Amino acid sequence: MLDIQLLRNDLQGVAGRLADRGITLDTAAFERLEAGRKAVQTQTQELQAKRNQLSRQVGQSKARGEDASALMAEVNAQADKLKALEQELATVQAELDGFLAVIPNLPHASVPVGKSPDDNLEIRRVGTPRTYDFKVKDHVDVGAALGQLDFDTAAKLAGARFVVLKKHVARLHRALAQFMLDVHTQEHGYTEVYVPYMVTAECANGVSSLAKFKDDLFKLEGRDLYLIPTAEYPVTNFVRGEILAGEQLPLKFVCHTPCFRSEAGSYGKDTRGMLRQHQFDKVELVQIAHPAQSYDRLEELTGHAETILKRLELPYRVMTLCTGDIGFSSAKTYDIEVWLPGQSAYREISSCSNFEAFQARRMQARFRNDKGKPELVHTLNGSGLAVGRTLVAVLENYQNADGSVTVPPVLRPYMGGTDKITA
RNA sequence: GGAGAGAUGGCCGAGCGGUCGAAGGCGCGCCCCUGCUAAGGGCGUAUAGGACAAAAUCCUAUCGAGGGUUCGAAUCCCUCUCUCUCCGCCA
Repeated sequence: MLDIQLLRNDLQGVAGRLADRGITLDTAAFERLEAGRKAVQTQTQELQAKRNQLSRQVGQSKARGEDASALMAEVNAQADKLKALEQELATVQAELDGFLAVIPNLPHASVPVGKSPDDNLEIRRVGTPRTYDFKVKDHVDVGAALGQLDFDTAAKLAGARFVVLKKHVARLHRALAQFMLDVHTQEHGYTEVYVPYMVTAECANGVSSLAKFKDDLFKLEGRDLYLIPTAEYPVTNFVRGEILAGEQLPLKFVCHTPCFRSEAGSYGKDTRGMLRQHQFDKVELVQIAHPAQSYDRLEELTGHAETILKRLELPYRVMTLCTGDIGFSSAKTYDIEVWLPGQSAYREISSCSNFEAFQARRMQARFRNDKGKPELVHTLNGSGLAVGRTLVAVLENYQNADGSVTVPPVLRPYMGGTDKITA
């Protein structure tokens, strides 16, 4: 959520920065709501003050044993008006909240202005895609040949966009998650956490906008709980409503969870294989940072995610998302894209974002600054990495002509020493 | 599932219809005293919002959440959430 003060003080400026995102801010609507709010609030508070004052007099009067009925009648005379005003104020506030709730974050000054993913900026490319002296398969065919990647059984169980992994491929999937967790906890200083896979609407609103993205989530029937689309939902909410000591920052958490996404609106997109599933595993990095340091933390966190790809020796590139492509809550996002020979393309495997105070304001997540005053923290997160897509990348990049898949050296300790997956 | 207890400020903890944004303590900050790593004293110390160009100031709201009763609610009533204790059940 944006700071309403910012809109009050510099509405045109905010509108301008949102325009870079392709969002048209209805400034007239805001001004109308604000004018209404101001008028109603002032009037309401005046009446409340009068009521409080008279009520105090009633108390004093009664304490002296006097008759207070005249005073009480005076309060009663305005009671209906006050009640109506209070309701009106609540309505206006709710409208303002609703207005604010669907406005995305403002992009950071360093974010390139653009309309679509085509305008994203490649900032570095690491590793060189292998050349193959045979016809490369995509992960679906690699897995099918091994008999260890089974979409048919998954469809029988739960329909489209699910997968069943078997044998070595299942273990490889587990190995990847273990490897990522170990690197981030042992080398990057993250605290491993295990969390609920369902969260309340309140948590969902803390990190995103339920009003806007409700359809992307799976909701539990008859309960106010949502399956998490990423560990960001539960983990970032650790600090909801908290006032942290300044010295505690930054908090760094790593969390391995399944992620559940309805993928509404992505019909026909990535229908083949396990690139876009209703359920996938992800190792998520979350940082709660001091505002002055959050952009350094973003570089650091992105580097942490990249480390995994470097160790796995998978070629990748890092993109700065343009203003038209960054997520709702984000002020700046780096996407890490891994090379998939089966598609001859780089595909997203991690998304690292600084949300500045946008989520913190929704969550009321604060710390005590140098002056001892509560100040909103900055929140960041990034995939480190999406386990399912990393599995895809390994299967495709490490495939051999005979249909086997070489196990990346760093994963062999997690695979009982196996260096090659065969049928 | 059954029975009971509770949720108050950074923390502990009083208050159970009026002068309570809330005693007291701890912690923290500033100052004073003290010839010494102890102790004592004074003052201050919630958050959000609004009025004002701004400061000072004033006002409003907030004692788990949401409703209600009342001239007036931290205090009474209802609903919900969470925590704890005991019994039952259970991976």
